[in-house]
Amino acid sequence: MRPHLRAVTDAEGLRRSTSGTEGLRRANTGAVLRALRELGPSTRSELAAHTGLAKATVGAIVADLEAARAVAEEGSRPGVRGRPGRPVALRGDRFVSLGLELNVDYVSAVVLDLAGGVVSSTSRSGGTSDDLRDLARSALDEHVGPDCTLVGTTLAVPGLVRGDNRTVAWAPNLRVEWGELADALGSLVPDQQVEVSNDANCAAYAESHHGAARGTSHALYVTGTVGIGAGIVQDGELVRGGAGFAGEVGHMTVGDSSALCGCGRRGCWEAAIGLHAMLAAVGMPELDTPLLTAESVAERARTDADVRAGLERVGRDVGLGIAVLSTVLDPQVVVMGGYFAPLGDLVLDPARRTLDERLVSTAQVRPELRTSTLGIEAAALGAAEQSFGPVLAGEIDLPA
Amino acid sequence: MRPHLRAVTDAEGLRRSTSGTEGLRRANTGAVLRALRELGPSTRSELAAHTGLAKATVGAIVADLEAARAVAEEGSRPGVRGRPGRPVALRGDRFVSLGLELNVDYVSAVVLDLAGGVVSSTSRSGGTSDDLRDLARSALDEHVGPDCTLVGTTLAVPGLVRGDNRTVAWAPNLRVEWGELADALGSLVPDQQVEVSNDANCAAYAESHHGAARGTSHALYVTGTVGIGAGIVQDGELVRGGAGFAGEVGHMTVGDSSALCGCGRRGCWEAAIGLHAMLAAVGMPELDTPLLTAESVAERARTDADVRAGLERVGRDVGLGIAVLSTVLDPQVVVMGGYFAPLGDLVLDPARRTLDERLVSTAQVRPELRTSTLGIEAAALGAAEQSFGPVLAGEIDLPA
DNA sequence: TGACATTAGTTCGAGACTCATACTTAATAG
DNA sequence: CTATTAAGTATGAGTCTCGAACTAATGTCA
Repeated sequence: MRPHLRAVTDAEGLRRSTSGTEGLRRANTGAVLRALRELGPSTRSELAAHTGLAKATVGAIVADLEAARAVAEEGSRPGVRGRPGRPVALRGDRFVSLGLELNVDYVSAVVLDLAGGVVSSTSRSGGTSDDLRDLARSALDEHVGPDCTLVGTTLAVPGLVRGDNRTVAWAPNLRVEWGELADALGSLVPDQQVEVSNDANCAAYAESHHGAARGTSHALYVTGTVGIGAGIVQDGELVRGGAGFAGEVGHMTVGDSSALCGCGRRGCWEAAIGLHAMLAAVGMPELDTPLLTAESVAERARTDADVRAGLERVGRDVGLGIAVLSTVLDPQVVVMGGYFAPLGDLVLDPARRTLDERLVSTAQVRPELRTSTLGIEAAALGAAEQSFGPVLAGEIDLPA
Repeated sequence: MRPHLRAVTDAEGLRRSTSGTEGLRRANTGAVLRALRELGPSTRSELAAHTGLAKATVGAIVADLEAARAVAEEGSRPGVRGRPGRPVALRGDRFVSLGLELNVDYVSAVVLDLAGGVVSSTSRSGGTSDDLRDLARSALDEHVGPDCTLVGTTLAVPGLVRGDNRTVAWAPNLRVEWGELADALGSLVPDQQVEVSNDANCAAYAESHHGAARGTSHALYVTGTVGIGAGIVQDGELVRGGAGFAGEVGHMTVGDSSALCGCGRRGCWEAAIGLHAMLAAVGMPELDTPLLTAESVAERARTDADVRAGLERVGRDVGLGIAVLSTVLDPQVVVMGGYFAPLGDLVLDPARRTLDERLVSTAQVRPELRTSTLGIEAAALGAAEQSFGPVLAGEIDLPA
């Protein structure tokens, strides 16, 4: 009865030894890769200064990376006094990762390169294993050439994913035969494990690396569709919780609303700010997708004061929940995704006011509320980024 | 106007380089120390098996530790076939750390040794810099011999501590002249930095290393006195938040209670389950300290059904808040400290029932609710443990 | 125009470390 | 008393980082 998703081959050939000198080189290589991502094209001297490594060490590491064709030299930057540096840049055509999302009524695939560039980002409606496999297959076929190595694949799903990053504990909205899915993914990337991750966590990761929370180390991502989910980034890392279930904020009790939730309880945040609650507040019908629905609401709000008042009410409840989360987690930035993105300040302004009222002390700064700009492929993008995580952290080598 | 607490000398002579081979040795030494803490006295072979290091490497590291007198050999354990192993154990008389707590009406000091043993644990009433310095001075004088090195000192305070672990942003309950305090601590441990940390964070750290959450990696600690505070441990590390203010749960909005909080707002968790709210619920007066008060309430509850009913009401609100926190953070264990400890199941049983009602899904397991057993010195103990953190993590060397 | 200053990057040797292998040591089993 | 078993130690190879010396490439200024 437990859904179990695992790619066929359990090669696990990647050495993860951290104790020897090769682990040291791996860690330092990770530092160089991170520096290149952060700084962009840089000379060896700049890398040495930024990482704290000796120039000779950086030279050796860059030479290795160049041999692996992970980086390439760019034209020099003259102008200043002294010998001009020869910047090296991460190459986008040699290593990529694949991020997938399987949701209720759509599937997404993102191909991300080592430099952090989005090679391809596609979605289509549908929610079966076959839909996912087809989309992924064509993404790989079109954008992963013969000299391009797939570093890893991560799948985002709306549900509770266990701490092993492999198996799904609970995904009530997905009607998927897990064995079938495992087969589909196994045939897609033979000889590789597919990691699984929660969709909100993936989106949070994407926002903190590529989106509205870029550059901050502590971010909170809240997504709103029919349900409400959150992803927590602390110190650049996802907070997953003891069993991998952290961030399931939809059913936390917030405010004095006694609205009945789909889960049968009362007072859930979702019952106050979920898509259906929002639509009830503005008196409008649901359209094809949450995003389309929200866009039509935003459109109507321009002329209809009643709609604005309804969004104001929703916004206050949004602020109430974010106040609770901010008090607990102290994020620097809160990114609002899902249907909140099209509504923007219509919801966020009242939320900000509520937040100001509810924050603890004069010393605490209100976190910045921003809307997501990554669109529907946010989760798949974050999933792809997660596959690069261990490489950039210096925990595993780039594949041969 | 900003309270600023900093020990005088900024030696910072500790090398933290992680890139070279000596950083490697430091990391591996940390692994051996952690293994010794976890396993207790162990032979070199056992340490090699547990850490994954080669026997020769462990031999070299143990020899170094022995030379530094951080470990000592114990009598051999005969009985099995083959050459008997010679277990080494962490010594308790060579390296210690000092944990301090400065609270509104008491100060505490804990001396902790490298093996994790509590050398000394004392408290006294009072809340001035002088009280703290005197207590700390006598703890050091009595328990830190001439051949014993103080690895570090950490101070726990009830307030918001900035992310630098040095300065206090907001501590409304403390009436302390920060310059005076810095002077007092500077004279106490010249040539050393004193780290500062939030008291609930410290207590959470203590619970996860020595107390009711020992052995788990994801714990939540909630303390109740007049105010309510929390400390969050994820993956063995404290969650501090973007500015260092995570865990300030007292003023999160929970439940439908419209009780007025001391902060001027309504619906704060503290207004529902803080000491004063609890006393109002049971109709009893406040005694000298929260703990004494709670003990007298527990005593009365044995015979008085009205008191039990009042605690039941409080317990439900406790459960409501913990449900919110568990939904967000997914801890394995929730430890209840402060006035909750003496009341135990009188409060926790209704809390558990509420928790069962409010948890998200069938897949999610209810976290275990336990009472703290560490007593009033919990925060000071956790503070002391934090000073050992970087050593056990292999980030810094033991002092010479 | 040419010596000089300046900065980038490489070479090289020293030093530190881990590791596998072979060896020594110390116990039990029969 | 010998064989067996397991713990711990020496040894040498291999990898890595680092600082210093060195080479390289450019602008500056007399």
